[in-house]
Amino acid sequence: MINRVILVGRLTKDPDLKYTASGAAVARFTLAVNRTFSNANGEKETDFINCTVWRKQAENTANFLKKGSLAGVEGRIQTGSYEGQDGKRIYTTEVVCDSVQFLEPKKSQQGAQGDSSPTAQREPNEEVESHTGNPDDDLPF
Amino acid sequence: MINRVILVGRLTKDPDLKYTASGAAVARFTLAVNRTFSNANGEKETDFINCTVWRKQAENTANFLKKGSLAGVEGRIQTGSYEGQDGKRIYTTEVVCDSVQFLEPKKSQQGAQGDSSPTAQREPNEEVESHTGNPDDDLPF
Amino acid sequence: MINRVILVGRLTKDPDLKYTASGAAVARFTLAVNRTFSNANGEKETDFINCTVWRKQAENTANFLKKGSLAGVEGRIQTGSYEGQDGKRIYTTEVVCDSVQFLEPKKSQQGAQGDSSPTAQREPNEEVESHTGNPDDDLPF
Amino acid sequence: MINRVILVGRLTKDPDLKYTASGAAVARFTLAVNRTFSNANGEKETDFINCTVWRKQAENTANFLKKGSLAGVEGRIQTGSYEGQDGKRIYTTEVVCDSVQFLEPKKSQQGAQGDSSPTAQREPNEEVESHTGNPDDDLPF
DNA sequence: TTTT
DNA sequence: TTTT
Repeated sequence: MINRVILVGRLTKDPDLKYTASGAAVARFTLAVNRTFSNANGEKETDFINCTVWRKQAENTANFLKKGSLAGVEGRIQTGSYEGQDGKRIYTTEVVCDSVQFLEPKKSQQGAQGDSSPTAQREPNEEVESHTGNPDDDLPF
Repeated sequence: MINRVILVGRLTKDPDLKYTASGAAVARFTLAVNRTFSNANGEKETDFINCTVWRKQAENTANFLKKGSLAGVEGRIQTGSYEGQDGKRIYTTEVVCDSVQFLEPKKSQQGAQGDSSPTAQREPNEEVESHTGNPDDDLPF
Repeated sequence: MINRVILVGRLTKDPDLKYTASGAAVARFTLAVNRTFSNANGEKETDFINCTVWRKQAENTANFLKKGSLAGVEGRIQTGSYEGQDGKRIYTTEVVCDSVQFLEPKKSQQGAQGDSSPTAQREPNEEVESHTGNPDDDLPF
Repeated sequence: MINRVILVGRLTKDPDLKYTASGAAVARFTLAVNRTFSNANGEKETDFINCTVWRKQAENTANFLKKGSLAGVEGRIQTGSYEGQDGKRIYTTEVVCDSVQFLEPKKSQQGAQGDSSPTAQREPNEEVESHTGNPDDDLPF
């Protein structure tokens, strides 16, 4: 069974960071992904995809991404449901991310034009990544 | 912007085939994708992901896949919304498939054991694929 | 930066399992992935893609997959190079797998027909998966 | 059978555009994709992945991407081989792209700093995409 | 060096 | 033969 999603899009808002009872960080955000083709009426539509990240990555996401940031995401689709106030069952779909990538340019030696708010200036380590990673590299072949 | 989904799972029901006013075939089905890891309570959970395919592929899907079939799917996440009966807005998420693959074994020279219903016996062309495909192959390098 | 590969295909041979000096298991195998469209001459071609898995997954792969097995794989493309015997540099490309999935049917209560060799009978736990997995599930929303 | 690759990385050089005998455009380029984790020696490595695009997309790629451009790519792994000058068989692996996305920021109202060469200023239509696309949208549900 |  |  395979369940894999890759997205590149822009955050519709600043990420929302919370902590579970047991202390695990979770960040939620929505990615706006513009479709590449116009629909029958010639309009370009956009998909708004809810994303969740956990732990370290959640904190990095909250620190380095904000409304409008271009981000790349890898994860899986997770479905669920809950009881609405009217007793109706509401079905949910979200992307649980294994990795979140910061795709903005460094916009390094910029002068004072525009967005130079302190929060925007924090230096991302250029990736907000986690993953298990590749093991020892002494090759046996 | 990138929006790509790859799934392998089993159909929860026979696909539902319809035709639009303009005559385009659409098939809808749900894929059950078992998660690979158990949750905190040691239970294996499953995601139920709604999928849509169009045209030729829709018809192939309806002809060759049925409840329980193992299928591989490539597509993109599409979100939308509609007004519920109570006036509340309901948000939807589905995977619009570019390609649907039949992953069952041919179960070729089987005797009469089990599912040998006429519909199950129709010979899939081994793929229910579409895509644009790669062009001429006279190589310029 | 994103580098993601998903494959479903058949092993061209039994996997080759080795151990590094430091004791880490590595399995190598080639996946034959049939293209979905015929080329200009009407022939169906196949891509032969070299794959590598590490550690626990390597051992599972070696135990449960064999020549001809249908497998699903997720990973990343890794490139490298080495000096050929003639001093020429040889460039290599392989898929380093994060996860390897066994996609064969259970072929459960079969009688004695065909492949019932002891090695083929070992019961795979139906997935040969690893990954980091999703953390605690006490939801903070 | 599934064969899907998604990459985000930077072009190591300007794309190389050619035409086949039958007049089809083909562009080739290499994507440098930095790995997200350092290796055992604490170095960040990079994979250099050869990519090919055809037709319209090839021309768009040649027009809008250049050395250093950040690009997102979707495609499939294609393997092949040819006879080396010494008669040895050389095996090749490349990514044949269905779509190439321009991920650079618009770098809109910039003054005259740096790269304002006429070629760099051409306005990409913000995507260099193709794909089959989604069909009529009169919904049958 | 290639699988069903 | 490699990019920021």
